[in-house]
Amino acid sequence: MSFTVVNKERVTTLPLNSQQRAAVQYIKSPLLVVAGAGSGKTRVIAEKIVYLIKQGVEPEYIAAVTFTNKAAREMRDRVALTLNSESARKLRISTFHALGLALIREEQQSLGLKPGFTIFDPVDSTARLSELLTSQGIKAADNAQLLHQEVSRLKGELMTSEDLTSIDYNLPFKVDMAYIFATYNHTLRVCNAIDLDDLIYMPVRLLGSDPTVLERWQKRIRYLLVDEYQDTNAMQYMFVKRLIGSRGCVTAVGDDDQSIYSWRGAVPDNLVRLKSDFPDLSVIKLEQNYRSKGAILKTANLLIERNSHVFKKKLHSSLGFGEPPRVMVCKNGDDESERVALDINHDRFMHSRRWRDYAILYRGNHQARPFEKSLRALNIPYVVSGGISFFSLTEIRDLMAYLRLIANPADDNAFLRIANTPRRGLGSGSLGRFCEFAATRQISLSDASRHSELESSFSGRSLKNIVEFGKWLYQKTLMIGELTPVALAEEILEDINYRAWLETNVKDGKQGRRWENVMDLVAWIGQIQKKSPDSDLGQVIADLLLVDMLDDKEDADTECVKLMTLHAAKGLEFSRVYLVGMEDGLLPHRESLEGSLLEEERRLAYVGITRAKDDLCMTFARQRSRYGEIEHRQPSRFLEELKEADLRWHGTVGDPEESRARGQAALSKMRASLAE
DNA sequence: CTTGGCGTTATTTTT
DNA sequence: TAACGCCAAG
Repeated sequence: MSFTVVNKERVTTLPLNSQQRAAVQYIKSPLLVVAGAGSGKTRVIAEKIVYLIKQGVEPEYIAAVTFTNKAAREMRDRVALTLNSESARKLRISTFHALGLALIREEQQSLGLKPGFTIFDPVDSTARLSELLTSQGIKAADNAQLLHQEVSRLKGELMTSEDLTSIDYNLPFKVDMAYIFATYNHTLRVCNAIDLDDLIYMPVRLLGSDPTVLERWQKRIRYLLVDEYQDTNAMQYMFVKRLIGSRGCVTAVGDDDQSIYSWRGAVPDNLVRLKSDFPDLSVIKLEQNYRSKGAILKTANLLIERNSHVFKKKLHSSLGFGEPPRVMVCKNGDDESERVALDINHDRFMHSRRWRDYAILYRGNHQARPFEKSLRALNIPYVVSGGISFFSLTEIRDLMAYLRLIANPADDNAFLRIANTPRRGLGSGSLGRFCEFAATRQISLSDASRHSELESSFSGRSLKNIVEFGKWLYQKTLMIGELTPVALAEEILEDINYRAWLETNVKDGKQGRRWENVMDLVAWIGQIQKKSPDSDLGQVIADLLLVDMLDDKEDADTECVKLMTLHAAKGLEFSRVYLVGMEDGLLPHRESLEGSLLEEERRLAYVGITRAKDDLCMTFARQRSRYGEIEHRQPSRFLEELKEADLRWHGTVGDPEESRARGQAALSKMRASLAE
């Protein structure tokens, strides 16, 4: 058996190692694959899918779930190399959420959802909760976000409002959580909407309560493969469990050492729990690493050994030992960023590498700043990944709200967002009264805008404005069947003159960018439309929400140094990695200095180290300014734990100068060569 | 509505 | 320190 590795530059065929082959061919009972970093788990899943098909399982009965679109895409690409496109298309390879959405769509009626239902994003959800809080006499402001996180967490633990009467919450204010939870969900129902958590929450509940549905889906999914199993929460685990039932047709792939999301509800113990839930579970470990040089792997192994383990494993590499990882001792934060920038500059020149070979990884986003400054100073191109999601951009949310409202007139959230954007002479005053008008009649805002009694409650301009908007809306709704989503979007933009509105109302100098974003969104709608021509507007919008459009943009292999958090780096690899801020208080983070929290910090460092293929450089600063104060810092305890690793320490004192000189030398050399 | 000033707050965030 | 969000006043 063989498989194909696609690398951007080369395509090679390597034989599967014996562990991988065993994992691929084992299908007689549930299987847990403990897949170390860089051990080729994506290949194994892809190859296993192919194997299943060869064993006679029809592709439409095979499902693979991941957490990110990117992972899903990679898997699909990998499978497509070996499989004909016909079979590849029939496979269900998707994120947990997209699988949930597929189920919800088919079971819409039993779930009480009407066609065109909306998915609320976290901002929508928070807005609704904020309103709820206000109605309870609690200052909403910051609290709404916290409350949303809490609600989200509770759904992730499959709670119902009945469960919530006697549980205490991590909130800085008192609420009747059972009431909030129930009312919030009710609000969603009234808007014919669900939230992101519902995408899994509802399917799990339905599978648990309706044997017919359960049977239907169990028939449909005859083999299930789960990626990043250590990141599943209670709800996702239950989803998997119910889909498999007693058939044992599952392969879960995960790595307890890369569990870094437990703060968000992930239960890495789900790996262990498989053992008790499926007594005939087999466990296969993938310990051969195809990514990093030996010295890097040795460092990683020495570090992670300190954690307690249920599944002991030790990665080994056959890529040669390589250079020992470096530790750069820096005077302060500025020194750290300058030296890293100089080092990258120097290294790239000396080894004629590309910028994209380098990554700077850190614990917290705020650490990016000084590095950006230093990189800019040397004219080094870079991208910072993470930060804002495409769907939090106001221009995107505006257009989405229009589309949502047209697809789903009950979506009051969307109505409120766009009623006065662009200006339609509907200020908060008249809108407020208008909401009351709708509330007393128990109808949606868009129904209210066409209500016969409007005239008796409103007068003059506001009446005219509301009626006009309502009419316009209604007309658009009639177009759903006539126009494609793209055409509809374009018509809306024209009707509301959005471009001009951006020009006159946005003065942040980014109007152009914003309009581009809008055009990108329209282009994306076009793509989704092309992929599934039968989808109606509501479906296209729902699909859109589950795709991360930034993902793709960043992926466009930009020739840049990459800056990102350790969390964002999971799953990626770079030739040369700078793991910066290796200080007690930063990594491990000051809030996570003991117990299981410390173990997670250690895993975070482990994830960082194992991103490196050829070269690793860890840095820390002896002092750093924090909130205006200059603080003395201790090197990370993780560095102490690496005493036995082959690390090369650089620049205890005074060496910044030496490094700078080295960098300058490289610079002038480069200039000389460019001049020729 | 927009602007400015002040007070608050500083981990990570796949969908 | 700096960045952001809220509120109040023009």
